Amino acid sequence: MQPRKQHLVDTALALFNQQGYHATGIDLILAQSGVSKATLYKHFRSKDELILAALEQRHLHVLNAISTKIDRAIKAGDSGVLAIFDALNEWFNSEQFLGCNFINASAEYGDAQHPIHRLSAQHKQAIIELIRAQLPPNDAEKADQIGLLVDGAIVMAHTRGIKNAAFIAKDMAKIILF
Amino acid sequence: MQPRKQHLVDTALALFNQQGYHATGIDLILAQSGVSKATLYKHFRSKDELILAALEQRHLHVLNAISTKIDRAIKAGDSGVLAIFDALNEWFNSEQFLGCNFINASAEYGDAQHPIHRLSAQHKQAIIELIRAQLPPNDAEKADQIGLLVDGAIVMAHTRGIKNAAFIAKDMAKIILF
DNA sequence: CTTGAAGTGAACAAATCTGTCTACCACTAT
DNA sequence: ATAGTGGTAGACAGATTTGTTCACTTCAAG
Repeated sequence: MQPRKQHLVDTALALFNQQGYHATGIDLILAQSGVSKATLYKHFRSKDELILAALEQRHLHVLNAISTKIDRAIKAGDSGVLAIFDALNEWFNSEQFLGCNFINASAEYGDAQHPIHRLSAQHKQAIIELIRAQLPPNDAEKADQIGLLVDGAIVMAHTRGIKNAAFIAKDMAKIILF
Repeated sequence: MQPRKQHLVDTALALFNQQGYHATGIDLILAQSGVSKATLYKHFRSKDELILAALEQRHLHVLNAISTKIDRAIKAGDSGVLAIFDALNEWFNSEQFLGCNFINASAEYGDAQHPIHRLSAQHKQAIIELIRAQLPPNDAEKADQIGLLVDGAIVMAHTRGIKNAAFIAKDMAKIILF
């Protein structure tokens, strides 16, 4: 990806997370990134495509980060699934925590057929698969349970600002898993 | 509340839920409700105030509905807390399920200081209190756990369209409670 | 009968939104 | 050298946004 295009996506992603998708105008993204409008529309056909590109990038980044955490935990002899909640905890207590891009996106694009909503659903599904891969085959149905705990923790942390939401979820995960 | 004002709030609430808050223009609310713009601004100082009024109404309605379900369950000798998940299940499988107004609102108004975000937080907190009132005093801290399961189920049902999300949450609630 | 409250309809302002287009610049590989 | 690529600056269009204002109507209560 060309550096200007990359910078555009990075800036857009940050602004979408801070202010929401509809509330973030294209002019603000351009001003903040220092990219010209013509360049934007050379790389993307519309604002929606920019949103999709930003979310796809975020999707890959999150999946990568979680995979790394899981691998590290397993090498240390710990539970890969529980490591996810430690990662959540770090996220919730970082300065940049403003909720999950995908939950927020499917809130704004409520129509299940909308490409942005569908991408959000795919992201959540991909995380479920990551969890499932950590479970013994006869516990596969627990993946949805763990995924539900993850999303519940995210909402709790975001809407009410409960910083230790990840540990509340983790406690329940332990009961479910063992 | 005057009937026209009431009708305005009802229409607005439905549209906000369907299309989101920023995406729903005031002109659409007016056209769909048949109310004139001057009337809107006689009753509300701004669109944000209309949003707040709609959410406050929804807040009271939801609390009332949950309380009723809990009372009915208790009279039948069942768990009041578990009855919440049955109510969720009905909601998820109704035609009008488009996610939780308050989760969606705090997604669009991400700033924790924004009145709309704060109202959403208050709503979620009020539900936690309702749950807490159903728990024995030494289990009070389980209210946040149950609340997390509720929100997790809502997200699961909305973003991925998992219709039985309420029962997945209910299964975990049973383990937590007993 | 008249006053006041509630509502209508429409025009209007002012800002903001996405998207298009033109003319131009800088660099790099052939 | 020259063609192609990627980028800039900025004007512009056209639609849409929230919010204001004015003249008029309807109707019930004192």
